[in-house]
Amino acid sequence: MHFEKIITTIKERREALQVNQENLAKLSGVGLRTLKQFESGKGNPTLLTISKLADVLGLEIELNVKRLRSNETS
Amino acid sequence: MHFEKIITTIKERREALQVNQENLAKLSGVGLRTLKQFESGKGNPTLLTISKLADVLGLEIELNVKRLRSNETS
DNA sequence: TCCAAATGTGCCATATAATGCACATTTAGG
DNA sequence: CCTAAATGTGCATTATATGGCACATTTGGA
Repeated sequence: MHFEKIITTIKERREALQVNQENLAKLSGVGLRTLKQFESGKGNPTLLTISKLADVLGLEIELNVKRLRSNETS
Repeated sequence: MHFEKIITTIKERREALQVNQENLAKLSGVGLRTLKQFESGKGNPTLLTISKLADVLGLEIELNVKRLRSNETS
């Protein structure tokens, strides 16, 4: 799976807020095991899981039309 | 579940491209049943499912820091 | 109004996400 | 370098997402 960007965003945001996985798990209602799995790049989280994490971290999920970008690796 | 915005975005994008569910399913590799379930607001899709749909529809998934918005229902 | 195309739903099987627990490994400070 | 805190992983169970099929319902044109 290649969700690096999403994973990184969540991980960095969590660290920026100085919350460890254990607390983020509690605050978001997501299982600790699930969060660990997700942040370590394993697994394929559901939208609900991501949504719970995003809520607590003050992030919002967006789906936007991809614009043309002349220079970017695809 | 309250993923209305995401659902609507995908549905509208699909319609804008004049693709029916059956073809989007084939093009994206997502099961037709899964797509139907998703677009009709049932279920809790995985990131992979959304990702496959987004790819074909020319949409990108983003996770951004929520900004303060003085007037919006939370 | 009528019908074909498109979309939604019930049923079911299979795959896998979510989760807890214990333990391994890594990381950050001292 | 050492160690406690944080993070990652193996294992097992339960819940649920995926997906195929048939059929019901809705929708958009002619």
